[in-house]
Amino acid sequence: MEDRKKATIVDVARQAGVSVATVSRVVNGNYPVKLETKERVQKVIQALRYVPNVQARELNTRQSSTLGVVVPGLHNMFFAEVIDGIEEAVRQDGFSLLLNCAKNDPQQEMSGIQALVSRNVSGIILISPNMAGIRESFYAELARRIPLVFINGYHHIPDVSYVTNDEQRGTQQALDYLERLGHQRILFVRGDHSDSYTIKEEVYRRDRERHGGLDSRFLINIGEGNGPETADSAMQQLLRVIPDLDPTAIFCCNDLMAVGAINACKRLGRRVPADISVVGYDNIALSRMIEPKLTTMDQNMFQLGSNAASLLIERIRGGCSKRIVLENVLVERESAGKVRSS
Amino acid sequence: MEDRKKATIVDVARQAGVSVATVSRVVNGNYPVKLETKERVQKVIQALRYVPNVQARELNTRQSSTLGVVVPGLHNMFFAEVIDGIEEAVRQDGFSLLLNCAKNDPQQEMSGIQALVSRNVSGIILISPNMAGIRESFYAELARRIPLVFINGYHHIPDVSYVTNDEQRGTQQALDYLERLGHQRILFVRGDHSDSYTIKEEVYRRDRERHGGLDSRFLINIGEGNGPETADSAMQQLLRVIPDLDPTAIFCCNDLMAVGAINACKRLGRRVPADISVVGYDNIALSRMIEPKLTTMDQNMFQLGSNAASLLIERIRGGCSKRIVLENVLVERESAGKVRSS
DNA sequence: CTGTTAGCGCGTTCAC
DNA sequence: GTGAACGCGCTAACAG
Repeated sequence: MEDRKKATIVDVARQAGVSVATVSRVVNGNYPVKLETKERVQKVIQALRYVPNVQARELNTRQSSTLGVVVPGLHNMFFAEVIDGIEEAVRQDGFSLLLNCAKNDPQQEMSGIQALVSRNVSGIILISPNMAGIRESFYAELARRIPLVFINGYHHIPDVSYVTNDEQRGTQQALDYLERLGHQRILFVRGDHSDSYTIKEEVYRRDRERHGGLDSRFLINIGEGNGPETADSAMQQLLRVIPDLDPTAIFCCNDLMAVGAINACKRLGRRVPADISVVGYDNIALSRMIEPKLTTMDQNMFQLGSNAASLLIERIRGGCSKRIVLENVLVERESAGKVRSS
Repeated sequence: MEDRKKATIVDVARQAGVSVATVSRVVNGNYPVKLETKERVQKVIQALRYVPNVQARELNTRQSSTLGVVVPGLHNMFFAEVIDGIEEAVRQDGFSLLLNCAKNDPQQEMSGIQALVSRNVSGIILISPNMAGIRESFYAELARRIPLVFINGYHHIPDVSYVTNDEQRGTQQALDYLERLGHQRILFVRGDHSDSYTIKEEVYRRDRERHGGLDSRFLINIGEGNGPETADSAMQQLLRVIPDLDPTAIFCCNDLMAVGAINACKRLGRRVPADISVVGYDNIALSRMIEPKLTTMDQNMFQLGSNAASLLIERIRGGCSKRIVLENVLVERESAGKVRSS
């Protein structure tokens, strides 16, 4: 069997002694075919290991069964879990996923999207897009040509669907929790390149204003917030800052930073949570692995992903854009406690 | 500008007053075009936001600029880092990645691959495939029709390229290290569904035979080794086993398990490394985040990924299959030390 | 330099 | 029930 090249529908038709139309019908089962010929065709398909060429099919049905997913990177397990949710929700509908990592580079994000569009994906999910300036119009135009869903995106753009967490409320909830525990000197740790951080900072600022004013030295930016070195750079920064500011609690915009915070405390000989409380955000698997187990806001990433997938598919099927807002819940574990009695 | 639908090459040609061939030429820049007409065409392309349809292009060039990647899942950062390596290496060649998570389900792995093939990927990278029985022939046939690269795959199949780590030597190195530290009662922790585990177990068994015989109770299988609950299930198992067996060291087949092992020790009130040493395998970012920092064998996942990508592209360009074996190096950190003086 | 034409592999009318 | 013919969007000869 010298079948180096892939068999086409023509090969099958010839070998089965029928027309390509008939083969097409048995493959797609959308028109009646006499049982006998159907079986004959199927036999040939088996023998030739014929697999329909999806590209060709979709070229003339003007459809596409692949979806695009754009993430900043895979180093934060947050994204892995979201993608899991997307995959699961999308598998039954026969879609495949074209993945693109933007590495927090707006340029790469845009060229990555171009690549997806040119590959004719029928929709795109953008996770934690980092948008600024010119790019807003880029997305506005994109949205008019192809279904778009943003996960945790905060610039309103017509025609795009959103799945977001109520990160304002979530952040406030975490802050309230800390305050109920008696904390006042609360450090705020964020990173670059994501609107989520800015949203949270807003809440923090307002909260501080209400509680005796904001000390901007308590605002810490550690740079890249989703990389392999995020925990480490958070630790480094905090190592410098904690002795000066002497906070009793640290709120971190994601769990990676929180891990760094915990490690910084350990290094400085401060016990968590006896001396300092640490609260994270996301609830990635990692937060259950470290010691002490991290108290954090659960973003339910799987839901984030599967909801985004549903929204996208709905949009592809002609529905209109929507917005889904998920609530975050506090997961009390071991890293936060009552303020130390100084 | 009522351009609901995507513009095609014909639209551009008409609007620019040239033939489709000319448009094609300026897009691909593979034939000379008079500067003036080139500029006119480019203007129209801009105005119409024309993006070439890659599907159509590849249909008649009989090429494809997408690659398939199959992973067991994304929950172990190991895979994230490998994918990173692939992406980086492949970006400059203009390839996109179709991602497929098999969840350790052989059925899903195979159907996922079918989806990739039908989408006409020009090659597939399989990471840590778990192969058994019938499936070997499945891959053998697949390999004859499409370039295939296995990362950490250990069944030899003609025509497929391999990038592997020398996990035998790596495991032996880790064991030697432990033994040099005086350890004899070494627990071996593995999981299901990966040949890597079995390779390592082999080495462990032989090593034990050489050192006074194997006690099979020291062989621990914790089930799923790459899931979100892997660290936890490792901990649970070890919680039961450590008190009985009283090991002085634990060798874990990956870092997730090692984290579980460390946590089990902590819970049992055994200090790491004073009472028990723990060594992992992989060197994922997580291993630097936990306390004590994990001593582990570095697999250099990025290299794994970028080498696989190179091999695949080489194969696509008509080269023949190869095998690359990377060496693993021990990263001494804080989780292993001299055996306790009992 | 540029236009015309013939497919790429497939689904889909429209006849028979 | 089945086949012939057209077209999806594009590239690759082949003419001019």
